[in-house]
Amino acid sequence: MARSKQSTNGEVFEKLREMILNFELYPGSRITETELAERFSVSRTPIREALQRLAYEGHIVIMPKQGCFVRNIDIDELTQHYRVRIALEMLSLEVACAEMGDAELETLAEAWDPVEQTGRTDNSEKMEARDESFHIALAEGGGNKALAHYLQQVNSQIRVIRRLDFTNSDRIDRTYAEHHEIVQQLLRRDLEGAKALMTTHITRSEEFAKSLTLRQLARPQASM
Amino acid sequence: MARSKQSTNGEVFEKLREMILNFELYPGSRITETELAERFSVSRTPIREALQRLAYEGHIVIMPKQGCFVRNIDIDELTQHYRVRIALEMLSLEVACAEMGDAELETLAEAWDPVEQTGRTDNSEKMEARDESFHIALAEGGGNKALAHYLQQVNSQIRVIRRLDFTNSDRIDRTYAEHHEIVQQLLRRDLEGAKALMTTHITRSEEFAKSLTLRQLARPQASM
DNA sequence: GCATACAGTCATGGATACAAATATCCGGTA
DNA sequence: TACCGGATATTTGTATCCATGACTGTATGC
Repeated sequence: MARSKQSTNGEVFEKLREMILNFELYPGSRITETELAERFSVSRTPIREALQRLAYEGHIVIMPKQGCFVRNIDIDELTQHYRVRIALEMLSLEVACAEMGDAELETLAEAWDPVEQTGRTDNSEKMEARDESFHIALAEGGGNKALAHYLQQVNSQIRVIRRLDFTNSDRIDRTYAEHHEIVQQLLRRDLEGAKALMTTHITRSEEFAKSLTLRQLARPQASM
Repeated sequence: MARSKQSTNGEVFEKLREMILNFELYPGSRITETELAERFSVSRTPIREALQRLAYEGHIVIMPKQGCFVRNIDIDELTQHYRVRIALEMLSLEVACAEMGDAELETLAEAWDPVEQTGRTDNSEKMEARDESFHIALAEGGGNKALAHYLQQVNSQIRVIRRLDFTNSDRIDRTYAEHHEIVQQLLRRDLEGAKALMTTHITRSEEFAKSLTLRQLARPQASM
């Protein structure tokens, strides 16, 4: 499913996604295949495949015979995705609480020790990836690969604003603290407690990211 | 996202999906682009795009430089998807209960009147589509398009076995009855009651479809 | 007799060439 | 001046061609 090949196709895909997520390709702007082809010095074939994947992940929309456009950021829509995310994360906690052993949870807790802050970085991109891995770990730890997959799908949708959450140092501190606490609740096998923490954890970062996004969108930028 | 274009690409995609869902392409069998190309009398290009989309939807797996294979049916994995589905449907009910008006719910109830049985058909393919539309209607009625989208994703994963649920006349009767009851609970704004009904509704069809699938898989079939 | 290496074949990945469709731009007309 | 229509140009969609990598089968050496 998630092919980790080193093909041209994959490289173009990664690169384009980064550009969209970093607002180098501004929402609403048009993308033409030939343009990208010469920009990356490849033929249109891998470009088209990359665009298909991007469309599938929802970063762009393809209008048949008309071209593709960078998806506009719609705060209402992102709210809907966050709503789905919370529902999935609740399920994550359920399976994690039921299936993960203490040892497994301990190592996860250590990885998010609020004083050690292992792997902390100011690179928001890296930090966001690390954050995602925490949430995925719960789903996979619970043995539900499908759940992890859907969670990643949601993540790819909200990543565009979620990333902004980690441009703030305080927010990173809070992330460590909250992740740690959630695992502590799981170790106590307090599912409801963990759910409550997770919900506020997600909601808080959602609010913060949204406000930052609005500011980001406020300052116009060249389309390419 | 869901492009409804009439292009060759799209036609091939639809056709291949049907073939996979109808076990004309047997799980595990290998698919070669050239073979499909001459079979459909088109070039490899649209075939490739269709295969990519099928891979995204999880119907086939593409092994780089090795070819693609019809995905094996893994009951454990389908169980995971069903678990996710239930979580999403619970959210559907929440948004539907909160947002849908009585009139809207009434028309939905009429569409699934257990005595009228509007739109009933013995075509399991059609019936399954109608069933899906009920569940999607709740998510969309609640105003959460994203949720509807994810629900459709899950549907495309479990469709391969879910369809078998509607090869049985009794199961169709039950579907009408249960759908009707769920809407009645929503009309009473009894969210918890609706959730309970929905959970058993889904679980029941899951169990039935699984047992039928195992039988279907038991009788081997030519790969193409 | 078995394992390894080499070569041949075949399928995918990418590039290029061609066709079809749409958007744009220009001029003419009311 | 505004609007309509056709020609042109650009862009997507499809077909074919070339190259690279993987599997298979055979032959040879141990």
